[in-house]
Amino acid sequence: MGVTKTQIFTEQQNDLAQLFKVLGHPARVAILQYISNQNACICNDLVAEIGLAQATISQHLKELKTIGLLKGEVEGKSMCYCIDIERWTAIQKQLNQFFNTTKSNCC
Amino acid sequence: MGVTKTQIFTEQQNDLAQLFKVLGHPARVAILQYISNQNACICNDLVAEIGLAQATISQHLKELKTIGLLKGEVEGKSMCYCIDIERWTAIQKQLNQFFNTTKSNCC
DNA sequence: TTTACATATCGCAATATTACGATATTAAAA
DNA sequence: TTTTAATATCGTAATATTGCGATATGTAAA
Repeated sequence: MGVTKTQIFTEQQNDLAQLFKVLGHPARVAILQYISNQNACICNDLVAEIGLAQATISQHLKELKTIGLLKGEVEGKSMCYCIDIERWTAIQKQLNQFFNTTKSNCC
Repeated sequence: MGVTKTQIFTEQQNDLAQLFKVLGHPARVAILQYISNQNACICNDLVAEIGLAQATISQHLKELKTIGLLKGEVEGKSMCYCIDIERWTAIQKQLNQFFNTTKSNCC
């Protein structure tokens, strides 16, 4: 036990849940907001801004990369993590489709 | 360690992450879709439809209730779980606001 | 009231996640 | 080339989540 039974759900359900899951941590929400609002994306700045260790931030960045939300580019000694706008919009669309097709009810 | 450091994030960030987190499991996505598409909401039907034990479904339903997405009504011997449409729409709005205010970028 | 059924809760085992120090890796600067 | 700085990865500890059997609770029927 303790394992999510992925195989009993549809690919669409698993995909959707995966997107929600990655967004389901305040540090990752904060990272996205910081990158967006400050128009800055240097990993080190995130470490300074958010009160988590460098290793932890790096781990969260990696998760955001797995769903394609962030792409990292080498910027001299640093890394610049930027939001992939196309992917961002696509995910928003996917989530909205879920919300729109799942709102009828029984009572 | 292993504890999310809630206190270093804003209430808005924690709230948002909490919503995403609850939606971040395929069983809960499936439950919402089933309730919506079948226009049925009897707990026992969900157990039969989704391949998880009754105790497990009950637990997932509880989590969906914590964010107010579902409300349960007694229906004879059974329980009818329905989507709270107002809350549903409010959550969709909240997520969209996050997406819309977090899409500018640096590079 | 007894019985039967539906759902919730408890307790536990397996696994996943979060966080961080230590250390590797990489790239610019000295 | 050595040093310095930034980031990634590894290993590990603490905690959270998932899932389920067993059992409690509640409700309707017999």
